Amino acid sequence: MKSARKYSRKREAILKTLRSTKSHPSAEWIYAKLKPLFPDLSLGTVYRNLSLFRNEGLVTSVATVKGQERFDAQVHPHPHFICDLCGKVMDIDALPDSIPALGVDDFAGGDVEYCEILFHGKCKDCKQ
Amino acid sequence: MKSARKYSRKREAILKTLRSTKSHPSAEWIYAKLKPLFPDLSLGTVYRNLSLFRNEGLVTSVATVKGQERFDAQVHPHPHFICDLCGKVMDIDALPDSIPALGVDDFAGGDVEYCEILFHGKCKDCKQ
DNA sequence: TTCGTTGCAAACATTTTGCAGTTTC
DNA sequence: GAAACTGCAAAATGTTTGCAACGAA
Repeated sequence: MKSARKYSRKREAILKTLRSTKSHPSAEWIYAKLKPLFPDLSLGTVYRNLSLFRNEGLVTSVATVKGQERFDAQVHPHPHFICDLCGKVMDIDALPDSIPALGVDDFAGGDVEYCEILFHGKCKDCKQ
Repeated sequence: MKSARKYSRKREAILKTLRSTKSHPSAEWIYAKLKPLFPDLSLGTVYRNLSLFRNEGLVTSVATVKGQERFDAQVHPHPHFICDLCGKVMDIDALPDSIPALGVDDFAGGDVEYCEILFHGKCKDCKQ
């Protein structure tokens, strides 16, 4: 019994916004970005659609930074750098993504589905 | 102006509890574990002390799983396995921890302080 | 006696949800 | 017209904080 998906202008805009940024934004950020274009947009709709995208695999959650979940439309696993001071999240492309396959595809009898690699530190700006 | 630390039986118990488990517990879990021993323990105290330990480097946060922060008294960075179904967090000891040093010690002009490696999947029990 | 620590409850912040009205098909 | 989608506000959840009482030095 899957429910039929219907088109929605706002849903499309939410996905498009997420796809057009490299900032790995929070729901709030997407909301703020779209609010001027859709004055009647509500934060609940952003959450609802993000969670919908996640279930469909269109979006992943990179990490929870300072209490906020951060999303990425780039679902192919790849490492990130997180600045623990300002909360910035950046892609690291340089690293071979063979690391996830690093010999671990099952662990203690469980299945490994993907591997998250998060480098933590201070970004350039926060170093002063 | 650092404040003089005073001994506290509850604080000691919180750290001891965290050190004596491999479950990478949440604040709530520690609270539940200690409540029978300290009937007047309050959840706020657990949070206050955990945050204190974190600032002192006695404790790290492994990840946020299902909205709850998960702590570890083993502060030496090491990879973890997270079951996305039941939320179990397990140590992976088998992996060489030279991986964190994997050529990334600065990134885009920022300093990398440590690297978090999280394998996600379904644990043995959740596979059915 | 001083000042760090705690319980308690209120405050907070983020995310989820129920419902009535709206939009898509 | 039926069913999905949304705004709104309330609720739920996890965490933090203010304050008066308590406990360690």
